[in-house]
This record gives sequence, C-alpha cells and structure tokens, in this order.
Amino acid sequence: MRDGTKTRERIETTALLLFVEKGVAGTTIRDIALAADVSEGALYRHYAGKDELVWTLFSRHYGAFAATLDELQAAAAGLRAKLDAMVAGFCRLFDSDRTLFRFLLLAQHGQVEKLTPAMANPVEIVRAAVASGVQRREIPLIDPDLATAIVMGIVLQTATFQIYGRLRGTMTARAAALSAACWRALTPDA
Amino acid sequence: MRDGTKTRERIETTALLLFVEKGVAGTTIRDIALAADVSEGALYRHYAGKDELVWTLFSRHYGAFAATLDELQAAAAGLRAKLDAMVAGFCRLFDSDRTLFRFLLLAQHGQVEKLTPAMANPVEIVRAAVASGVQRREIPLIDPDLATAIVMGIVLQTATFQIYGRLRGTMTARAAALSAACWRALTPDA
Amino acid sequence: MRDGTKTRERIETTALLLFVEKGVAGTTIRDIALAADVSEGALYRHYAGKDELVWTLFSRHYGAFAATLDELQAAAAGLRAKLDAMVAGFCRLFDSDRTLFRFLLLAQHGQVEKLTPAMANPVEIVRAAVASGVQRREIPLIDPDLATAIVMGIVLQTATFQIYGRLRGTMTARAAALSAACWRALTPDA
Amino acid sequence: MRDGTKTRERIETTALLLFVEKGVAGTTIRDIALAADVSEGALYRHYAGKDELVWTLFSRHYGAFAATLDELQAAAAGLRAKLDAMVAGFCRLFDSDRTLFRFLLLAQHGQVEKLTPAMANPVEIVRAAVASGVQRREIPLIDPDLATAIVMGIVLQTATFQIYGRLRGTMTARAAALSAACWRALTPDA
DNA sequence: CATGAATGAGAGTTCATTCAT
DNA sequence: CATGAATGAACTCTCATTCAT
Repeated sequence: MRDGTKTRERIETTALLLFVEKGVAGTTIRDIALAADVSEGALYRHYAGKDELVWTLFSRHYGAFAATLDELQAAAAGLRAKLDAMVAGFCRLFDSDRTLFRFLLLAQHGQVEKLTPAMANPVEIVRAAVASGVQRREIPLIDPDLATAIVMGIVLQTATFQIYGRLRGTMTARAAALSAACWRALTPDA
Repeated sequence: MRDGTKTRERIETTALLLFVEKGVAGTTIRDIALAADVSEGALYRHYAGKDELVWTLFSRHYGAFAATLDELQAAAAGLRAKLDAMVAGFCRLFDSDRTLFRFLLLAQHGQVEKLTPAMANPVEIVRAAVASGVQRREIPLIDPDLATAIVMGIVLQTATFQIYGRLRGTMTARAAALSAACWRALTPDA
Repeated sequence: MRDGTKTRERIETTALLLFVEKGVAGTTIRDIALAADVSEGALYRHYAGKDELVWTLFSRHYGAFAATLDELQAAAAGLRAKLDAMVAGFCRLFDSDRTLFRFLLLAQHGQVEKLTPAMANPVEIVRAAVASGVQRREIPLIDPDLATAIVMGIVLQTATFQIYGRLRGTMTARAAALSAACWRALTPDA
Repeated sequence: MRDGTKTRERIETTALLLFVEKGVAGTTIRDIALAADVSEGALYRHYAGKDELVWTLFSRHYGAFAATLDELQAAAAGLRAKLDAMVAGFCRLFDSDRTLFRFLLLAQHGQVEKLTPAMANPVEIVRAAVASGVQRREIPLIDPDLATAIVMGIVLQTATFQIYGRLRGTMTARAAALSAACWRALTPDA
C-alpha cells in the first residue's frame, strides 16, 4: 500500500475522469487530490506537475492505442478490411473505456501538439492505411489527408454524438455501418 | 455611442481570437483588455463578466450562422442540393472567418451545453434536412442523428486538418468534394 | 492615494526592513504584504515577483550609492583625501539609513552576482581610487584588489559590529579613525 | 557503527557544501539526502531536524576552530606575533577547507546569534589578544572591539574577494601581508 | 464615464517532517 | 533499522472582479 502503485493508479483514473468532465484547464490539482483521496503534495511525488501528469496520461495511452490500431490494420488485407478493423478498434476503445476515448481523441488539451513525428499516432496509422489503398488502386486517387479526415470525422463525430446522448447504444453495434460509410465516401464509383 | 460600438467590436474581435488561440480558460480578462487597448474595468461596462462575454459571442454568432445555413438549405431542392448548399455554407464561414469558425464549431468552451432547444442551431438544421431526405425516400432509412454525425464529421474534421496544416488551400475549393463524400456515405446503393 | 506611488513606497520600505531582518529567503510575500498593509496580490501589480522586487530595490540604491561615492571621491585630491571622503560616505549611509546599508552591503541576497560590469558599483569606485593612488605612487605597489579588500573589510566589519551591538555610537564619529586605519594599512613606510 | 559514522560524515560533508553553495534556506533536506545518497527518513535518525543539523555543523567546527586559534595565539609572544599566528590560522583554514571557512565565517545562517558567551568563539579570541596588547601598551589605546573589527574585516574581506575570484592564489601566501596590514592599521605611530 | 490599483479566493508547487511498510 | 510515500502547512503567483479616483 505504501509502494505508491495503488496511489498512482487511483490518481490516474481520477484525473482522467476529471479531465474529460471538466477539461484539463478546469480541473485543479485539488480536485484530483480530493477525488483520489490523496493529499495535494502527494501528487508531486509521482508527477513533476500538472502538465507532466497530463502528458504521461496522454502519451502512454495514445501510443498504446496507436499500436493496437496498427496491429488490427496489419492483420487485415485490403483497404476495405483494414477500415473495418480500424473502425472496430475505435469503437471497442469507446465501449470499453469511454473516458479514455474522450481524453485521447476528443478532448482539447494541448498535448497533440507535443507529439513528435517519431511517436506512434492513430491518425498516422489511418493515413498510412488509406495511402496504401490509394497506391494499390483500391480506391480512386484522393489526397490521403482528405481521406483520413473523412474517416476520422465519421468515427469521432459519431462518438461525440454518443457522448452528447444524441445517439444511444454501443459504438461497436455501429462499427460495420460506420466503416461502410467511410468506404463509400472514399469510393466515388463503387 | 459610435465610440462605444467601436470599442465593443474591438473587444469582441480580440476576445474571439484569443479564445481560439489560447482557449477560453487560458485567456484572461487582462489579456483581452491589453490586446483590445481597453482598461480592464471598462470591459465590465460592456459585459457583466467573462462568462457573459463568452456567451454573448457564442450565442449571437451561432444563431446567425444557423440562420444562414437554414436559408441556404431552404433555397435548395432535394437533399443532394441541400447538402451542397450547407457544406458550401460551412466552407464559406471557414474561409471568411476562420477564427469564428473555430470558436463556434471546434473549440470546447462549455457553451454548447447552455443552448436551449428553442435556439437556432446549425446541427439541428443539418439534422432536419437529412431527416426530411429520409422521409422523402431520397436516401435509404438511416438514423438521422447518425447521418448528421457523418456529415458534420466530414466537414469539421476536414476543417480541423486545415487548421493543423495537414490540408492546405481553401475549404471552398473542397466544398463539392466534401458534399459528394457526404452524399455517397449516406446512399448505400447509389 | 489610488495612483500606486504611496503603495509602492510602503512596500519598498517594508520589504527592505524585512529582508534585512529575516533575510530575503526568510521573508515571504505574505510577510511584506501584511507589514505593508497591502494584499498579496497587489504586490504583483508593482513587481513581477519577489525576485524582481529584490532586484529593483538592490540595483536602484546600489547604483545611486555608487554614484554618490564617485562624486565624493572625484571631489577629493589625492588618495588620502579620497579615502577620507569615501569612508565618510559609507558612514553617512550607515547613519542615515542603516537598513539600506545592511541590504546593499552586508546582506547575502544573490543580487551582487547579477550586476553587470557596466553598472555603477561602490567596490569598483573604491578600487579605481586605490588603483590611481598606486599609479601616482601615493602608496607603494600593492594589488589593487587586495587594497580594496582591506578598505572594504575595515569599513564593513566595523559596520557589522555596530549592528551586532559590539560597537556603539555613530559610524560618522569613527569615520576619521577608519580612513586613517585604511591609510596606514596601505602605507608600509608612512 | 562504523557504517553509521561513515553515513554521518557523508551527510555532513554534503550538507556543508550545499549550505555554502545554495544557502541554508535554499538547501532542502531532499537535496542533502540525494547528494549524500541517503534516504530522507534516514537523516532524521541522525539529526532531529534541519535546524539541528545546521547547528551541529556550525557549533562543532566553530568551537574547534576557536580552540585552534587560541592555541596559536597562546604560543606566540606579543601582539605582533599573535596577529601573525592568528591570521595564518585563518588562512590555513581557508586553504585547507574553503567550504568550511565560508560556512563558519562568511555565510549568513542565523547560527552566530545562537552562540552563548560561554562558547569558544574566534572573534573573542582575536579580541582578547588585541585587548591584552592594548593593556600591555604594545599598541596605542584603541577600542578593542574596533581593533577586532579591523583585523577581522581585513581577513574576511580578503577571503571574500578570493571566493568571488577577484583575488587568486592561496590565502596562506598572503598571510604575512595581511597580518602586517593589520598591525599597521592598529599602530598609528609605528 | 474610464482607469488601473486593489482585493481575495484559490491555483500550482515546495518541503520539513512523519510513519507504514 | 531504512525507505520513500504521504502529509499539510506555507509559499509564490494568478485573476475575475470591485471601486476610489
């Protein structure tokens, strides 16, 4: 109990939730400490400061999710199948940890700007898959960034509507519909 | 009087820019006063407080843009044409006032949650157009909210990529491509 | 009263006293605010922070005293007379504002290290006077820095003893004795 | 036991260095623990707290140096010789352990104020020697405290300049020059 | 009426010290 | 007995808001 691991976990879970609910700027160290039942000072033994806590949380999970996405995509053959796999991946993350999904993909902390090109990045995974689909003539010529925007937009906006309560049920239940919509949007002459 | 109006305009333009660049929470009254060349105290003669300034800015322009969108949509016959018109409307806003676009549609201030159902709302305009398209069998049966998410997602994510520098040029130049993508995404058996 | 000048003065007088009594590190912003009867926040309208307050206080008065010392020295002909004048200058500062003397010449805030060579500096004034005395053969050859140490040491340690209560009375009353001692220390074969 | 002693020594050496470099207030227990490769908690097994550590360090060495100075002075006959011996003692301490010299004689921790009259004290040793010189008519009548200030000032300010880099080389090399200067300063009609 | 000095609550952070392990 | 996680008070600094001038 005094080894700090439990405390770290409690802090991170709590912080994630608060960051998503009230925004990073709107969440105070005191908020986190109170909700995690830790003293404010204790937080600083684990993280150099608020910024570092945010970055730790973001970069660790962002990278991990990118890796998952890459595995899913690699295991599928052809853009259509890759889209299915990736969209399903996004949906699974949403359904299994909605808070994490929001923190990684929807919340506006300034962390995305801190990512270096070398770091694994879900957007780049999607882009690479789409780009290779274009190259293999699976879909007509399209700016890969525009294609990525279309795919990400469809997925993320649907997730956003789910959070706002406009859409109900699980994301996974819609996965097939979403990847189909992406595919159609990318293929003018299907 | 004239002077008061000029001051208000300077304050609002400045505030909008700062809110978008540094976030609402990250922008201080002092920042605004300094950049708008007004005293801090003077700001409180025009707005009851920071919150009210944010809300004023948001609700006025949000409603106005919703009205514009509604006119565009109403002037077009059929969902395909309505989509063209609305997407073009989004693109025009982006190109003419990128800052305003970001503030209204991309930034996460908590203002959207304060909107009452009675207030004009771009998302609802899009939803209504899509819903009537479904009702008129122009597109196959689809949850109107899902369809709205798809349209909004494609437009907003493209705008986001433009802001990040992933995509270059004007949004208007892409308007046709975007509304075409929306249309295809909504029409499984086109 | 609301123009801030009075407040500034109150802050500076108070701060100087506290810095000398409890040390810079040992004095908190709250201490100063309380003693100056100002809110803590108000301090930050006048100074960017504690460091800047310390530096403002130090550099302004340090430079001013150096200028005074230089005038005194320049008005005297010959090292012996210059010593008399400068030592009397130190003594006058001590007697007229003991707190300031301590802050400028005895306290160990890290400000001396921040001085640039271009800034007026009492030690350099003394050194220059001594060096010119050596050059004009008024005193035998001696490392000007060593000579400066001797002069400064005699003056500052006497002041220190006065503060500790080991010595009583005014410094001015001892001025002649001190500059005579300095002169003898510098002239082996007087 | 052996180990405990080693640890104590490591702590004390480290602490002394840090106190001199960053000031007592500017040095944290954590700094010391880290630099001495000890846990923070372990420090409290050796010392009741930070204050006690400072006091232990100061009083022990201050007393020891006073004793050394007293022996040196006692072994010399006449004020002139006593001055030579004592100044050499100061110089030797400076050259052999500059950090200790700074901590004992130049740094402004509030420890000097805690000394009781009963405790051995370098300043008192110097004072006693000078006072007896006055009494024996070796030097003209002078306030013994003023004489002490002159001697201490010459020595300490020279050491200070050495630390600032204004003077180079060893203090011992200057010992004779310094005690000669002291002697001259004390003897008007030599 | 505009100004900007002042307030005061609260933010992030530090640190000597304690104490469960 | 050593460790280092935890505490909690205190610190520096920020900022929306008020208000004397």
